[in-house]
Amino acid sequence: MSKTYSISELANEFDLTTRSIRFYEDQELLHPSRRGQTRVYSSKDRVRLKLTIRGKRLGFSLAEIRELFELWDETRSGSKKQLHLMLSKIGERRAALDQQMKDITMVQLELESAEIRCRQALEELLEKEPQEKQNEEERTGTSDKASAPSSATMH
Amino acid sequence: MSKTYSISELANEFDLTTRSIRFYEDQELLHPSRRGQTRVYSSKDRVRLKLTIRGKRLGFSLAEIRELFELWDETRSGSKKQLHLMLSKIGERRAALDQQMKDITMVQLELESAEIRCRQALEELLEKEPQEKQNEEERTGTSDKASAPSSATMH
DNA sequence: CAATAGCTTTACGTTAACGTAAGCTTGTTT
DNA sequence: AAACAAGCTTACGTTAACGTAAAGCTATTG
Repeated sequence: MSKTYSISELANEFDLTTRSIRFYEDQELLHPSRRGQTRVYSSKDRVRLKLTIRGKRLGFSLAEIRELFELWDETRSGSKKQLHLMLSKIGERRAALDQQMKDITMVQLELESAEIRCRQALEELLEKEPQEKQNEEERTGTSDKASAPSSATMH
Repeated sequence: MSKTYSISELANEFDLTTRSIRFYEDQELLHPSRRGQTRVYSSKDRVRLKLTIRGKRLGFSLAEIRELFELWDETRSGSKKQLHLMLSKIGERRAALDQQMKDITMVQLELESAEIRCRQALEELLEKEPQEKQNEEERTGTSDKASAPSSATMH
């Protein structure tokens, strides 16, 4: 018996609301089984949820994500036509992602140079105005909290 | 006198509607000047529009993009506090973009393996069913159209 | 000079992706 | 037994990012 999950377990793990998860089901991104009226999520469902979140972070609409899921499911028993369709869709996605990669690189460069200019401006400020009796210590980065748990695997 | 643009010139160049461009102005992403009541866009405006589009492709909201523009404008005459704020915002953005890069890499890998499986399934189909008088030539990848317009505005 | 083309404003409509609230069931705890 | 926690359904509300008229100004063109 492979592991199953409740809706709130998944909600906690991925930092979503249960509403969102139910909504994704409504949009046919998830198909959990039921024990009574209660939803039971398999690890396959969990993977789908993870993929959904990733897709969203990349700007895909839920409809697009669903389309990919469906195509992929149909691909197992796919006809020649189906397979070609799938290949074409995959091609589209890969091209879009390539474009996004380029976009990110460009924006990263711009942000980087912006950061440099910021730091230079700060240095100039500190040279012209070196007398500051204020606490210069609040910037020493003595944060005790380790980097945020981001994707907490705890439960 | 550096070049200027009309609203429809920009709309054509970037494949937007004039409505969108006016909307971006409404959201204070653009600040074109006027000749009479007609909008006149400078090349600085054009750059902003380009950046806006890039930001959108990366999933930034118009509000976030505006925030970055404003911060950047204020940075020139920025106080120490302003500069630190800007640096922090830049940091956030860079972190988000790093995450996106990872996401893209993951999804690219998944798409790639999906594509491979598709091609294998196709080959198996063709081995079992080798008699097909149809044109096997339509897949030779002689696409003249450059990579699809990516920005999936179609419906 | 009337029409066409391109620009404008104002304003209501639409879609996606949830938020939020109300009211009901079911199991567990006090 | 009463109360609480977790889950459920139904349904209306909200925000972002435009779409889509409607109605009017203005310049050139047949």
